[in-house]
Amino acid sequence: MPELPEVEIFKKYIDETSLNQKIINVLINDERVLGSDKKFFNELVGMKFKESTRHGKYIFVNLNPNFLVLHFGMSGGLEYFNHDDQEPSYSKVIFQFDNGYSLAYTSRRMFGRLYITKSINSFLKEKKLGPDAYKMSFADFQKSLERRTTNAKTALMNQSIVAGVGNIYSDEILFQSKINPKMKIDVISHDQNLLKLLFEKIKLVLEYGISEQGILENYDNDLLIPHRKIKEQCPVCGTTIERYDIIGRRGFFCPKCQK
DNA sequence: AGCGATGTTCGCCG
DNA sequence: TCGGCGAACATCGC
Repeated sequence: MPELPEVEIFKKYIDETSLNQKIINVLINDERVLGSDKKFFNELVGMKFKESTRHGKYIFVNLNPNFLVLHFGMSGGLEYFNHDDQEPSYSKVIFQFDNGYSLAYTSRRMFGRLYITKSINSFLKEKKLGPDAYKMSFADFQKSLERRTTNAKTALMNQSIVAGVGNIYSDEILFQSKINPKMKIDVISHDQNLLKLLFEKIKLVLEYGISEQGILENYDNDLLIPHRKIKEQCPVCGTTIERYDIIGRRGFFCPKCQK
């Protein structure tokens, strides 16, 4: 499921449901989602989720001294449920708390992973993650684009450049910025005004996504997102939305608005 | 029945 | 060494 807005909602979900309760058991239904040694997960018994932070599409849960890292791939999610209720489908790992509730990490397609790490910074370095797209400063963004020459769409989706933006939101950001997805990022980064515009649209689009709980179906009709399919019309100018393929993904744009 | 999907990683090339 | 790019990975719903 998740790009940055959805992951931010997951973070809030953890904060609202799972903090400060003693873990009495860690059920591992499928070891394939473990990105760190299984023993580290078993060691979590007796500990508590202290707080959480999000960087890009990753959530770090402080367990003092270590951190549980959650990543959701394309089909991961979280579900807090009562022990008496049925286990959510596709539950891969379940954290059972002493209050009678559990937090399930679910994943349908096995692209997500859970890790244990000693330090957030070393984890970010290891995964080569760039600055968080929602929290970064303009200077961070500018620095991140140094020496980059790929097209705008690929740059936005590259987690080493900016962490958190994926296929859907990159389409929307480029649409709002009126930038053609194939435009070279170095051309953009050498144009201060255009770069500033792109930066602002990244923030606005992500902020909107978070405010709408990342529920794409609810998104305003004057955005591109509801029209990301063939035979749709641009909500701004009425031109037929075009589809294109780039690094193995499918993007949409308005050929008139995004020259 | 086959295609496509909100993601990351790896290996090759220049 | 670094950046760009394409393929691979796994599974299921439409």
